[in-house]
Amino acid sequence: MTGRKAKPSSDAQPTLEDVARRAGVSTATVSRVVNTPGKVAKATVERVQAAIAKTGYVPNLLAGGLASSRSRFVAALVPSIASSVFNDTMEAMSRALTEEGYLVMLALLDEGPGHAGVLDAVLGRRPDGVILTSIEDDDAIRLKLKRSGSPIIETWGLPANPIDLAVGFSHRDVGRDVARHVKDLGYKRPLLLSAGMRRARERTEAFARAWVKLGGAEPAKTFVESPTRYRPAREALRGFLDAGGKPDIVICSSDWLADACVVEARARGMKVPSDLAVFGFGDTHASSEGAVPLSTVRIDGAQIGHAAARMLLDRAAGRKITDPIVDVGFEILDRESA
Amino acid sequence: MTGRKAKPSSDAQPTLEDVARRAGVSTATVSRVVNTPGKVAKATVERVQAAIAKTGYVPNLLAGGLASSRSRFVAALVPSIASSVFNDTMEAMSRALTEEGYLVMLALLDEGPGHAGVLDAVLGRRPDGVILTSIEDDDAIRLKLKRSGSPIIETWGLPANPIDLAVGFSHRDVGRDVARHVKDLGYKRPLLLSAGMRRARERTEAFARAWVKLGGAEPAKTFVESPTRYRPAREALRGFLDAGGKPDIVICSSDWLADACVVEARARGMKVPSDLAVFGFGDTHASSEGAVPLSTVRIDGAQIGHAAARMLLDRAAGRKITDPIVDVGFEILDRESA
DNA sequence: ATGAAGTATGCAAGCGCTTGCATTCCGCGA
DNA sequence: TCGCGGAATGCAAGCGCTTGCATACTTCAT
Repeated sequence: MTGRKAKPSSDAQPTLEDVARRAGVSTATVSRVVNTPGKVAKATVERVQAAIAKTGYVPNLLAGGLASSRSRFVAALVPSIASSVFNDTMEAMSRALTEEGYLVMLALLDEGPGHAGVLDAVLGRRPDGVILTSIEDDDAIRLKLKRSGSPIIETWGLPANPIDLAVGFSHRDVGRDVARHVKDLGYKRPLLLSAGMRRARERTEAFARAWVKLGGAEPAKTFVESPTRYRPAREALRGFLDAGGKPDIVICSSDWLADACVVEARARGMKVPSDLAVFGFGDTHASSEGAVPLSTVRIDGAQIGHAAARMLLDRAAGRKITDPIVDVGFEILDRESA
Repeated sequence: MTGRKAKPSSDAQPTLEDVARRAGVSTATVSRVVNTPGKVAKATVERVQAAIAKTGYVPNLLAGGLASSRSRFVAALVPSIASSVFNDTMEAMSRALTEEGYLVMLALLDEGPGHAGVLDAVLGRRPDGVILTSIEDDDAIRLKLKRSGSPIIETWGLPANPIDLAVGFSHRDVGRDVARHVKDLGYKRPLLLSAGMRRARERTEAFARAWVKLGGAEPAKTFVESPTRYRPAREALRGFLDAGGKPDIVICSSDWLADACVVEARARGMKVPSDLAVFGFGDTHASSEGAVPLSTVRIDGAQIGHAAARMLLDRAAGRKITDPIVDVGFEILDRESA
């Protein structure tokens, strides 16, 4: 190809000005066509859009964000993207916000050193909202978030002292209600199998408290490192059983763990739930579709996502948020494993 | 709190200038302290850093990116964040790039209308790199990506005609090798169970071609919608079996599907692998840890992530990339299910 | 002493947009 | 015919940084 016209510099991206020149209008008008076409005469809109198409112009959102101090993106900070319970939440939120012209982007915010750096990298982009999934305990970080000026939404938990906005449910209530439920079902010797994370621990402890209050003996507890890996969970259960433990039900802090327990129990010839019952948490897809449909706690992740999206949009529109803390609750599902 | 000093406007974020004034230097110097501390006298660095700490300054990366035309972030476009095989890749890449001061953010790029909008929203932020996981077939989009000026890396596949850079493996080779392997193992009547996605299809077709070439009869095929849900997979297998199909092995396009097949087979009293063997793809965590350790194809997702990160860094540093297409290969794992 | 060759810093011109305000152009009632 | 209000557009001043170049100050070898 020889190129008919000398282009400004074949490689650089076209700018507002290129489009404006081509359409014979000012850059202001092009900007309006892009952002508020209603304010521009119809014929002009068409001419400008043609120019945009012709040049392949893609607005530079860095410049736009700088000038308008609205970045039109929201950052979601997740502890891990692997088989996370937050997926439904993220997808729901992403869809809702995309419709309104926002971009949702996920960033990994895991423990340890990188932590603060990632946070600055996110906040430095002046997001129009940030969604937290893992509860942040570090006060310095909470302060930094609060000061950032962006709306902050904590999800999947209801912090006693929220940074800003929150939508989720009470992990304590879950623990307590599961304890009652299991008691009602007639089980006597629960084993708590829990990933060592903060929220799981909250549920576990609430279970134990409630259980004792209901007249049960202090329940046995085992911890595993990862909430999603099978092997450690199987080994934990195996260890407990081999050591002579005789639980009649194991309460798991996630459905993956519960699945692993079902596998382990069957591998040793125990029937689920008659020899050993299993109770999960989360109601992830696999839980109703595996070998034994899991009794578990259902959390409506998508609802959380929607609620969070709505809050953000309200904030953006300057609407007053009547209820900065939304409790979406949970539901105990009785299936076949307990 | 009454606030001892009148602040400029209590609510606005501190800027470079605020820090500069406080440290008694010019904004240029503060900028250097932040970005290239080596070029500034030690004493000055300390003074400026103190001022930064005092003010809680977080650099506005929109402004920085605009001025330097380096955004220091890379966008990863994923079709879904739910139980994706790409997780290892993303985590590895994210870790590698975070160390170099880049932020990796994931954006959902699913099919359908939103598509183009999301793409513009991403490209408009002028990423220093974009990672594609699902192969993009739409030529308009491929063109837009190519023209964006950002390095583009296609992963998990090796397109015949890459947009820019690529790191992955050949799905055809996988299909072919699995066919040979299964043939060598002595199986006669494979059933191909595949999620309807492009790459899965590629493997499936390559398997079928190779199988026929090896003297086998054209294999039976079944499709399911989702690569990660159990129920549809179980139903598909059940339907085939109920209709009188008599496969001796089912070749699945993902380990989740394979898991589901194991569950279904056992539920009907068939032993795995003697009555029905199962072959997976991906070697996700669950595959070696479930009820029956899965024979499968191992893909090193983390390696893909690392390679992609390296390419991006090379580009950023202006180093010449000697090999724009990296084949990381794959490995056939013989475990117990086949 | 003296000029060359660094260092350390400051100056100021942008980067590509948005937006308040000013200007121009209509149509229409008086 | 004239003036007025509103719609459509343009002008130009930033938004908060980066960075090439100029300036000022050191440090040394001569």
